[in-house]
Amino acid sequence: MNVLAVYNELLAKYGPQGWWPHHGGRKRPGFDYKFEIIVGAVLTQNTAWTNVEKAIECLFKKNLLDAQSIAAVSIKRLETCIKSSGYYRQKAKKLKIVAKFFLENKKSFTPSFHHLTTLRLKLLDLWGIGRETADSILLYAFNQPVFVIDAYTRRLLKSRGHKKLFMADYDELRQYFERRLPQDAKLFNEYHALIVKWGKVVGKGSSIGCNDMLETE
DNA sequence: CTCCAGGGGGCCA
DNA sequence: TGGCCCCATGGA
Repeated sequence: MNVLAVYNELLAKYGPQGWWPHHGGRKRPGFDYKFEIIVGAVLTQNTAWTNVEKAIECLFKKNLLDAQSIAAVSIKRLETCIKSSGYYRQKAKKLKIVAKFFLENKKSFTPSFHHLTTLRLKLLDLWGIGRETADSILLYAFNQPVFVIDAYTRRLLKSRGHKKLFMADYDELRQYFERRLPQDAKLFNEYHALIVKWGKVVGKGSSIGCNDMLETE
């Protein structure tokens, strides 16, 4: 399928989704938005964003929304604060690991391609960071042109008749999109958000009927 | 009441 | 590798 055409179609239909950075329009001068986005990427694993926002708000109010604070706070306090995001025991552990990693590697974060692939592997090495979360961090926190694949992406492909791609391996699917698009982080950012939006609007039934093109407009 | 969100780890064949 | 099961809260 024409990957870029689908992007333009979704953008025209739903408009810019305004994901990271600055999700929700909250301005916080002096904050490291990179780390806040990383926290969001971990907390939103298999979890509705509304539940994540409550957790982030709690972290913000308790001055815990930075790597140093999360590394220092007790696991108990951290768990209590992020409880609304679900899997709070696992996610508290994940945040600790990510915070430690962030502090240790802060100075080596660079935009070069070599460092990008290295950083991706290092992220995947962390307990609790899988491919989708790693790529979300690279794209949304570090503004790198890495295409994020998720269940909605597969549903979209399936709804357009790409049954083979639907079954494809994560990295194969990621490269399918990356090879067919200009290497533009802003575009990747918006595209993934639009796919999620599309998935929410059409619902689960769309993957059976293949008729998301027929409705509306 | 059930279903499921902006997944990932562990285990087993 | 691929298929299960587990993790957990809150909104629909």
